[in-house]
Amino acid sequence: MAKIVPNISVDCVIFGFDFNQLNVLLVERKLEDEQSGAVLIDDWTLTGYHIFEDEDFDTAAARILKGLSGLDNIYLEQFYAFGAIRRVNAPKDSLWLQHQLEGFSERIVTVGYFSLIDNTTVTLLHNNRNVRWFPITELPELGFDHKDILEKALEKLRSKLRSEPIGFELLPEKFTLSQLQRLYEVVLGTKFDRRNFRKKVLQMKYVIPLDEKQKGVKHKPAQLFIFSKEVYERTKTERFDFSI
Amino acid sequence: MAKIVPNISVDCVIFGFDFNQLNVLLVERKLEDEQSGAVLIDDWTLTGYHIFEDEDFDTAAARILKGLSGLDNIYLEQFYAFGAIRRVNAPKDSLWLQHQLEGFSERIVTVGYFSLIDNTTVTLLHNNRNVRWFPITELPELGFDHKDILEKALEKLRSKLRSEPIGFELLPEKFTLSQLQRLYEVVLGTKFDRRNFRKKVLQMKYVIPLDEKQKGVKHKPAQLFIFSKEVYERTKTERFDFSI
DNA sequence: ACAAAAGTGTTCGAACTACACCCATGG
DNA sequence: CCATGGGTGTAGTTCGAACACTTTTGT
Repeated sequence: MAKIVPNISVDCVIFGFDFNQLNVLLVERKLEDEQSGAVLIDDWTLTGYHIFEDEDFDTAAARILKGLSGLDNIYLEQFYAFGAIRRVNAPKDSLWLQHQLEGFSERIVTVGYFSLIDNTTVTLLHNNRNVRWFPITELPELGFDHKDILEKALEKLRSKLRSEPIGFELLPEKFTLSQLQRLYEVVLGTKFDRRNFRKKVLQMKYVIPLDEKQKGVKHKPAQLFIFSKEVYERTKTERFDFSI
Repeated sequence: MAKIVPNISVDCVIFGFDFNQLNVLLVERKLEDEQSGAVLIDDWTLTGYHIFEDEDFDTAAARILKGLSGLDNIYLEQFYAFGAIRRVNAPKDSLWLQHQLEGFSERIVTVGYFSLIDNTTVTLLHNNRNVRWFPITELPELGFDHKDILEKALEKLRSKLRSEPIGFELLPEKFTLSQLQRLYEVVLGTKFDRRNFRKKVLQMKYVIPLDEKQKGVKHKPAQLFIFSKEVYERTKTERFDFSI
């Protein structure tokens, strides 16, 4: 196995959607004193790790994501690099790093990636750590500067969601228009009129209706749709907009 | 002086506009054999340098920019981090790095910033290196992976220019609407109808007309305008758009 | 039969497109 | 007086916002 680069890491902000809320995946960071059993640290962090010497950033991010979800080919996008001088030097953070054997360094810079997955179908792999989805409206205490990183990730996600069709990555392959609408509403923090939203989405030729309906719901079953990336790429146009 | 971090640098893509074209600032990278005088390297690079141990990315980028232009408070934005495994290992690149005394490293990751300045008024500082503006349509051969970095910077600049009023950073404080239109046209690679462009811009309350006209032009002098960031921040709205 | 969400159409105002002629200045 | 770019208005169309009732299913 290649050696790690001690002062460079990748952190993944893994977003999931459960048809109701936007969630983020966090791992527990817990440390107890070996003699007394006193709890020295108990908080949560994003999922991240040092890069290896023979690996670039994208590969490292994909490796981290695969280690948690078992999944390949997930939407991943680099969004920002964080290098504040003391970003890992708070007392709890230094303590934690000294207990992790690999490559302690005074200063670690990290490259942030965000990832979008449908969290109704994924199964988390635990690897001895406690791993959980948290709604972004109910976050626990976060270690390092991970609150800053998460906020920046959310900002970039919102901005990208406004201009590119990445929301579909957060839904199962087949979805209903109400699910899509709910997704836009919770991520952007807005409400849309149902008729107008449907009208807008139905104009998009890359959102393709299926001859298939929802099953097992206790109300009128909705039509299912799929997103075609191929049609999107073929038909997209650019637009100039700087808002008033 | 603090020590440099040997495996981390910041590169600045400095864009300038001269009322006609979009330009980028490059420095010459020239190396001759000490005995024979044979030219070993002669190409150009972006302006970049290692970060110091006591400095974060934004500070390093501002330092590099100041070293070239003497200017503070210039628009600077981090746009991407580059960490391909062999990004500085082409023969010419290794040779160059070995001749620079400071901190040679097998792998250097770099954080890219782009900067926007009005290149009709700035004076370049040379510090023994040859420094020049190149139109982005007529680039010379670039060292390292700087062609990739420049392309990514351009992509981000275009995308940001479409949705936020950053174009004004490329113009002098007082500008005409034709200059603004030309700027949008060359950066985005499009043409706009003059009447429609004016109508659109004049609706923006943060583009403020002055009681002042161009001087010394050999045609009807145009009215001058200023951009008010303050008004923009106060009146901006968000919009949801993913294009058809 | 009731609860729950799906599905549907019209009207109004705002914004975008296309397009051609006169004006002020310097040389 | 000529060359150069500045400045202006309208008609047609498209796009977005607001708004309420009927349908289908499971229980």
